[in-house]
Amino acid sequence: MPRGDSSALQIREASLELFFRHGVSGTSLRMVAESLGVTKAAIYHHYRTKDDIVRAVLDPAFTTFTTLVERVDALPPDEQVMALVRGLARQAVVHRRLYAVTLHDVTAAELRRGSAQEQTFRRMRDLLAGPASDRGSVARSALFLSGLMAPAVDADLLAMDGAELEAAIIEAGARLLGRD
Amino acid sequence: MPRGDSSALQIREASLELFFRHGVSGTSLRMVAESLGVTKAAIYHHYRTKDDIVRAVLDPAFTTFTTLVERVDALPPDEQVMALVRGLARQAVVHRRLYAVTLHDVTAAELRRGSAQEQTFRRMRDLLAGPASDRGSVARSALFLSGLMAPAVDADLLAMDGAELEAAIIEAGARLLGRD
DNA sequence: GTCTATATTTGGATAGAC
DNA sequence: GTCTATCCAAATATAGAC
Repeated sequence: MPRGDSSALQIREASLELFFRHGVSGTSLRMVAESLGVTKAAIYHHYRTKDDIVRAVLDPAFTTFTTLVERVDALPPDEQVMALVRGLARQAVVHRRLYAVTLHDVTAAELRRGSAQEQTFRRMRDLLAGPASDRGSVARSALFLSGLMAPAVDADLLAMDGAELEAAIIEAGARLLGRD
Repeated sequence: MPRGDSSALQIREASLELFFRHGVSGTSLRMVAESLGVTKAAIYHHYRTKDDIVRAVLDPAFTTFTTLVERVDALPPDEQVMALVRGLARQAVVHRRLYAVTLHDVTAAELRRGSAQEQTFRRMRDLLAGPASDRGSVARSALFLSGLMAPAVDADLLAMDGAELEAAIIEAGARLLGRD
């Protein structure tokens, strides 16, 4: 990473990579600065606090989820489950690391707690569980949502072709959540 | 937690609770000490470093996984997938927090990297994928493994009756990984 | 086995020069 | 927009008394 080029975008990209590898609270601003070849003070010129960076990194993911849920909510009930599965599969594959940190990191979860985003995650699980929502389908929906971090966690999936992986996740969703 | 009773076991229990809620690197020894009503120095009497505590907390989980894999490896091939699913479902339900931290926390993953435990996790995934091991079944296996942290992540699953949740996870495994 | 006190390092954050 | 230098708080860890 060439010095003199640490724009806000580069800071977010470097941060996401480190958040993914070491966790949000395991990542210091010194680590971010060093990975960009600048000093901490340079970072602080672009963001006021570490928390601002965390929010800026995670925000696009939250927006994506909210948009997805709104779009799926507008569909006929019998299309909702698989539309959401397809949308989530796409996100989990295209933005593997962002998705993993958003879903998975404890600090991200704390940030989410009590916010509108928490409602969005809850709504996703309920949409996946369908109108019946017996405890079995709620459990399978939650398992599917947690399972979506697999593309970021498993080394072989991380290396797998995007389209193929996306198709595999969609099939997994159909098996787990499809009509009995 | 009464003071004067912070044995090594109590330190591990308090640490696990905090690791689960705040992540390993989000948990300080001060937090552990305060939750036990003692000082940091008392903790250091029982463990030499924070890393020692982390290892001591996670070790039982690793042992359980290793034992489970050895047991499943000795079974006839056509029984292996569902035996492993049942074993994992049991662990995921009974030791929700320990399981979640072990599988899920980035610091735990770093600790695992390059160790024998990494091989055990790999072996679990391969056993679940079965002998064919096309990329689709590898993806579904990885998704199931990641999905097993759902009981620790989802509030409703966290509250669900153990036996019922275990049965739901086993059914999810059968749907995802069962013979086509 | 736990305490008080302290050493040392790291992390978040700011001031002011260039 | 980046630097050096610095502040302050918190974290890991140790020493020595009780």
